[in-house]
This record gives sequence, C-alpha cells and structure tokens, in this order.
Amino acid sequence: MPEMPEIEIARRAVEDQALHRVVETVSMRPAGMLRGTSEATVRAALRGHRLTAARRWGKHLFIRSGEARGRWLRLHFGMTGRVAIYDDGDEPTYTRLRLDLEGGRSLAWRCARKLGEIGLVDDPETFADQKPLGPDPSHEGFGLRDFRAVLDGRTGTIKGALMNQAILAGVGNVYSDEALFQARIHPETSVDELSEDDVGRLWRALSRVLGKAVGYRREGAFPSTWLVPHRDAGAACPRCDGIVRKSTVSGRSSYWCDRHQNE
DNA sequence: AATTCCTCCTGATAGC
DNA sequence: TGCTATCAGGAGGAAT
Repeated sequence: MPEMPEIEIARRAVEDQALHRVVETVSMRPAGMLRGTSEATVRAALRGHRLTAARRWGKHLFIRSGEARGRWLRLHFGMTGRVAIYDDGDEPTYTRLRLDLEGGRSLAWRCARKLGEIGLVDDPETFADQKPLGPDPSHEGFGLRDFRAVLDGRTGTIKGALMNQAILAGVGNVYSDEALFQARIHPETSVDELSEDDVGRLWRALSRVLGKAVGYRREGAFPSTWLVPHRDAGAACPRCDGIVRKSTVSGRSSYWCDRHQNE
C-alpha cells in the first residue's frame, strides 16, 4: 500500500490506536531492510519508551519514541508494506517488526517483498532535508504557488516529475495517473510545455485526488468516474468516449485516456 | 537534468 | 486444473 493516501491511513491508525502506550517488547526480523541503524539500536530506542507521535512525510511514516527528545522510527513501505494493530490473535504473516505495547496491544509492520526500509532518525525534517525529500503536497500550507515553484525549470515528463520524491514527496504511479487523468493532461507532456492553466488544473486535481483518496481507500471503493477502477488497457474511459491506453512513462506502467488527455 | 536499464524480493494473475 | 511467464501502487545506482 505504497502512496501517500495508504500511508496516511496507516499513520492515522497508529495515531488513534497505538500512541501513548509504552513499548514492552520489540520483535524484529528485518531481513536486510535496516537503513543506517542496527537491530540492537532500534530495539534500544523503542523498548521501554512510550510512543508519542505519528507523522508522515511523503511515503515515509515516522513514529516518535519517547518525549520531545526521543528518536523517530522511520518506516518506508516499498511496494508491500502494511501496518496492522491488533489486541489478540496471531502475528500477521510477513511481520518484520512487532511492537508489543502495554495493555496487550501489538503494532506489526509487515512487508512481503523486502523492498521496504526500517530506519531511526533524529526527526522527520532533518531526514527529509538530507535525503533529500521534496515538500509533501498534502501538508498544511503547500499550495499552487509552491507547486509552480517545484516544477519551475524542469524539462522532463510531468509524470516523472510528479513521481520524483525529491521534487514532490508522496505521489506514486497510481495517483499521478489519476491527477493527470482528472486534469486532462497526457503523462508524457514535458513540464516546460504546460501552460499556466494546465499547472493550475493539475494542482487542483492533485490536491483533490490526494485528499479524497484517503477516504475512498478506507471505504474500499473509488468512484467510477476516477481512473483507478479502470486501469486496464482497452477499458472505456469513464469521462468521455475515449479508450484507456497503457504505456511506459518514466519507467512505470501508465494509463491514460486517448481522447481527453491530449499530448 | 533526465531517461533507460538493471536490481532488490516474492505474491498474484494472466495466458497457455 | 496446473504450470509458466510476466507484472507489481517503490526506488537507488550506473550508464547514456
């Protein structure tokens, strides 16, 4: 579940169900996913401390251990990362890190394919600065002016720019396609060919898509007017009488309508 | 600066 | 039904 909406759902689950509890035991099978830290360091940073905050920057989830000076556990979901919080029952499959909290509750971080990352950082801002990670478009205060600024001077495809985490953090393959679809822009359009109006439409579409996707994803279904339920080559476009096409753009499978997304 | 290709893994699914 | 090939919502690194 790897783009901003899915990780935001995980963040809220942690915030609502796991915060303010002390970590009693830490169980790890990191399988090569540790980044810049060791199993013993992660264990020591978590065990015996209270979870005090859950934040997200792009596709990274940060969970603070301890009070204001505590460190932050960083989880990157790769393609198959998931969070599960449960009160009893068996540990879910593919659990790589499990925190048993006071009160009998457990927080499991799962990752079937081992493409995720487990890290420990001083704080999310410093991590984002060093990575580097671009601004998160769903964060408070980010607007059209900022969107124009991050695209300024770019010459690659708009799809590639939207998915580039150093430019904008949190957007991946599915939601970049969705925003471009709703803004009526072809994914291969180069950034410097976009008109002011295009960029404005794209920003509005992107913020709407990211905002609404959280709720739709949680409810389990996207509106049929979105591209998401029609990601099949040859499918009928739900917004016009065009056909959904598939091609490789910036290295990823992209879907777009051959009628209302003109190059 | 940007693209393409390769790589890390392994489950799901499309096709035969 | 069973097997095999291909793909997948990510991303870093090298070569171009």
